[in-house]
Amino acid sequence: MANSQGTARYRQLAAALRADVLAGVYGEGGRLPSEEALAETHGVSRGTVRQALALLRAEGVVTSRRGTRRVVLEQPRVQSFAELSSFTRWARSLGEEPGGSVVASEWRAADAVEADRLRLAPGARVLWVLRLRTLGGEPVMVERTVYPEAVGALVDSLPPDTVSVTEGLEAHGILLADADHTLDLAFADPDDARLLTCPAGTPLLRERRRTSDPTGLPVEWSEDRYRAGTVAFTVHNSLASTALTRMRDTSDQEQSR
Amino acid sequence: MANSQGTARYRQLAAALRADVLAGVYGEGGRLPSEEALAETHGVSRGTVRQALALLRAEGVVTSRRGTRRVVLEQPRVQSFAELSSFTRWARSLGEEPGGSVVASEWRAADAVEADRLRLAPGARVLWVLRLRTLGGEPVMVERTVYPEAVGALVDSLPPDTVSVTEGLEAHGILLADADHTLDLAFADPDDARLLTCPAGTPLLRERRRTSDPTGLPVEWSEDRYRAGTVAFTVHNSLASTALTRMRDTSDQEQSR
DNA sequence: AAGTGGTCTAGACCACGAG
DNA sequence: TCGTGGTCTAGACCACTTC
Repeated sequence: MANSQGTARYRQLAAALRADVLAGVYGEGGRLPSEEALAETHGVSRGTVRQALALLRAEGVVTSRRGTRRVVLEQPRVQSFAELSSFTRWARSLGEEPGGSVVASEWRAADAVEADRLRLAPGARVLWVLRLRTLGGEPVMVERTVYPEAVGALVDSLPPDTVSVTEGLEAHGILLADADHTLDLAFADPDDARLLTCPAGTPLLRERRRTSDPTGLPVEWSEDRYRAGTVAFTVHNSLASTALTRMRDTSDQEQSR
Repeated sequence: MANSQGTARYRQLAAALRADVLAGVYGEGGRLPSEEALAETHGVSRGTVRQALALLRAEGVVTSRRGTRRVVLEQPRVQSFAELSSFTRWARSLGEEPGGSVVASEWRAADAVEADRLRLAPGARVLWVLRLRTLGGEPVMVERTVYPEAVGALVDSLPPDTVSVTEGLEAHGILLADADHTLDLAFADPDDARLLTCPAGTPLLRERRRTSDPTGLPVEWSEDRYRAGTVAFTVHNSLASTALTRMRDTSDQEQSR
């Protein structure tokens, strides 16, 4: 039987189990009931239980090994994809007050890197936006985002004081489904320095991100630069599911922008 | 029917499909055959096909949407967990020549942070090791690793010129299954500066990592500092599987070591 | 309306861990 | 040896996309 509306059974179950784990019902290092038992308790088949547990496994909430009950891992800080893709939602989930303002915005031709990342022809019309992001009033990040023409038109039509662009896009039916992030170091250029109120040349944590919609079509390509000490990125990976990659840096250093 | 020995059918299938995709059989943006068709072609059930496709989905190789065939995403650079957990294997997979040497090593009492990360009592005996890692002879990373007593004993018994500690541990039956990584910025202390031949205070990309065995028992806690421009970390995440987390930096800055 | 992926079930056998 | 998770099957219905 499938679900009638929004949330699948296995997601509900995963949420329930996650809550139990976080509430310490099994204790750190404790053992979950067997799949069989969970199936019985929750009135679903073992297959559905396994789907739920696979989620928790990927999140690093529990282990899994043949022959042994699943063990509770360290309390994880799990964030939803939505919170990851949106600075605003992330900040809110932390209880911080997000702020943001558009510093500059212009239509222009995509350079080689941008065209490649957005899967457009070189020279295609794109909207480039420079934003300053704040947390509790403090400037923490400079964001340079490029949108393909269709998306850019929507972004351009949003009120200039829109805090969450993501939510603005969603309201127009543009959903985000996939993101690739690359993390490394960069140094503050004059714009960064001015906006973040730090000397030029200050080292910053750089996140370059390409986000796509459910079709696989790129929706944005962004380079975000965080002041040191304001954020850290964490990744969980396991034999079962690998999402992190470490790569040799062949960076098209600064000159590309 | 289960498999008789090592590799599950769905993993073989995933590997085959991944190879096809990378070989450009479907073309970027192309569409995969339907699950039904794949099941038929490969002589397995739809369930098995779906397991294989779930792997590729998590890797960011293909999309998936109800109602439409799966679409090939950008060529991904997928790394195995083994390559992520071992500097040596990572380097080899890139065709680079990894090097490494133990600079210092000592048994000592775990400080608060170390005990917490390794899930030990404060003051427990741990082995602390300082290593310099090189790539093609160039120093690229300084690694400070702490091992719980049992693991440390093994590490201590390895020949001092052992290039891959991970492989040494595996030879003794210690397997790695899970890792949590935290990425942010740090600044070179005098040791870093000397080893990496850069001025003290140079910004470095810092990776703090806790690796666990299949039981969930922490095996190592490490702080690695990379010279800027030598590596970048990439993460893929999606609505389906989220592994990346962005968190507020509450760093126990430098003084903890 | 037809095709496709998403969800769910019920049952089977296997491989591994622990007693 | 027994309990547990890992793998696989066969079939069902649903929700969404596309025509």
